[in-house]
Amino acid sequence: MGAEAKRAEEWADVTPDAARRLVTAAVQAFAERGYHATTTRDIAGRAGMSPAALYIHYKTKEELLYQISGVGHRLALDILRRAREGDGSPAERLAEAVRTFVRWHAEHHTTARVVQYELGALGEEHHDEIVGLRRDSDAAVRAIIEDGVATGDFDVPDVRGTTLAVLSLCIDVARWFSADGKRTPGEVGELYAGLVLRMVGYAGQE
Amino acid sequence: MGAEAKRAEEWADVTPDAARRLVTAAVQAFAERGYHATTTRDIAGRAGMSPAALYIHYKTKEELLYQISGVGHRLALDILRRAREGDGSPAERLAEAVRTFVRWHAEHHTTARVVQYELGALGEEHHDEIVGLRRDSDAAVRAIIEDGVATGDFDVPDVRGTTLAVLSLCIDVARWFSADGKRTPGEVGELYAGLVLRMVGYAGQE
DNA sequence: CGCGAAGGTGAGCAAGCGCTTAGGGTGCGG
DNA sequence: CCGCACCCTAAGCGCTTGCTCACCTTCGCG
Repeated sequence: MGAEAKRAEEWADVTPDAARRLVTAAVQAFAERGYHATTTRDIAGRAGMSPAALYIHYKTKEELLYQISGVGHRLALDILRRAREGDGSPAERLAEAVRTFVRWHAEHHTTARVVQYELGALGEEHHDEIVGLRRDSDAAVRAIIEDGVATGDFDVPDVRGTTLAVLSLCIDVARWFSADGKRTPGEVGELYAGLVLRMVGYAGQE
Repeated sequence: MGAEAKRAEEWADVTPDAARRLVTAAVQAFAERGYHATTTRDIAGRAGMSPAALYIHYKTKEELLYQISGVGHRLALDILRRAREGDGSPAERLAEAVRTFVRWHAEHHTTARVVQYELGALGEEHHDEIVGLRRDSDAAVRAIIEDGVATGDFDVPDVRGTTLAVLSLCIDVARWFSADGKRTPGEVGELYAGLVLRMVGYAGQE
């Protein structure tokens, strides 16, 4: 599947077609240059429209960012929630969480870059809502680690700090990952899952 | 030492006084809002000058960012080089590298945020130069890890990938660290040093 | 066919941007 | 005391920005 097809699928439930084209164009532009350095003319141009057409579908440029950030954060949270609620040992669930979370950040690194590094550009209300979703993500990972500590599989002196570090490590993949690097998203996910199991002091076979 | 005094000391070798005031003002503004969202009027205002005064000391706004980025990267590289060339076992040197590198990112999180997350705003030439410094940082950390693998103290299947992950973990501290959080820079450094030793499979007493 | 809703355009407004220019203190060597 | 180098300001230039407005097309439906 080509990069363009993947982008289209990712935003499949944004309708109508013109709005979706605007979102995908905005994601690319924001990821390349950052929110503030991107102009509405650039977004509209990439979507094949005049600058004015943008405002038929979105009230402001910030609302476009909010849409992207909202969808992205809910997707990321879903990944972590599914891993937490899965069956298997804490180690298996933590590894699965990291594997899929990291793979998403690598595979959709353009979207992820916007989602993770442009929240400061959101308006106050939108920002607060997104921060809530981020707290939920933190809680999901922390729950898995706490499970592992309870069963004695993990050895973690500072659960909150370690949770923070694990999430931070995974999120930062969006910053450095490049599609033309030598690692595939799957390989990075696998590498990171192993590293995180070590961070929580899991002594099982690797 | 107050936050302001610490900022002044950090940029002590930028002269004359007016230029230093501009740099510290720019660091604060860039860290709060990002490079592109910051205006030259804002920077000059924080430094207590008229907008035109900025251009007596710096040719462009980008040159200010370049100055900040250059000084910051050289400082970070120094920290890692000193740790690599220090004496002690690989584990001690790696722990020291992470401890001081992380503490710097937490203590100077405003500067670090600009240094680590605004390089995309640099002009092409400046960008290339800074990327060179970052490669050197990577090499310094990798050297310590390779030492540990050679002595058998570390167990690292993928040295390049693990180096990348360790640096990524430390750098991202600049994004989430807040001065009014409950952890001190020293505590975060200590926590992270322990986590990194686990990541490289160090089995020594912790 | 007539018509209204939906989705688009070209032109352009007010505001704010990075940066320049002409000129005004201020202090220091001769 | 002069003159000059240095640092600074007020004003503003040319341009780009986010966004609006008057108007045009396309199309499903009675």
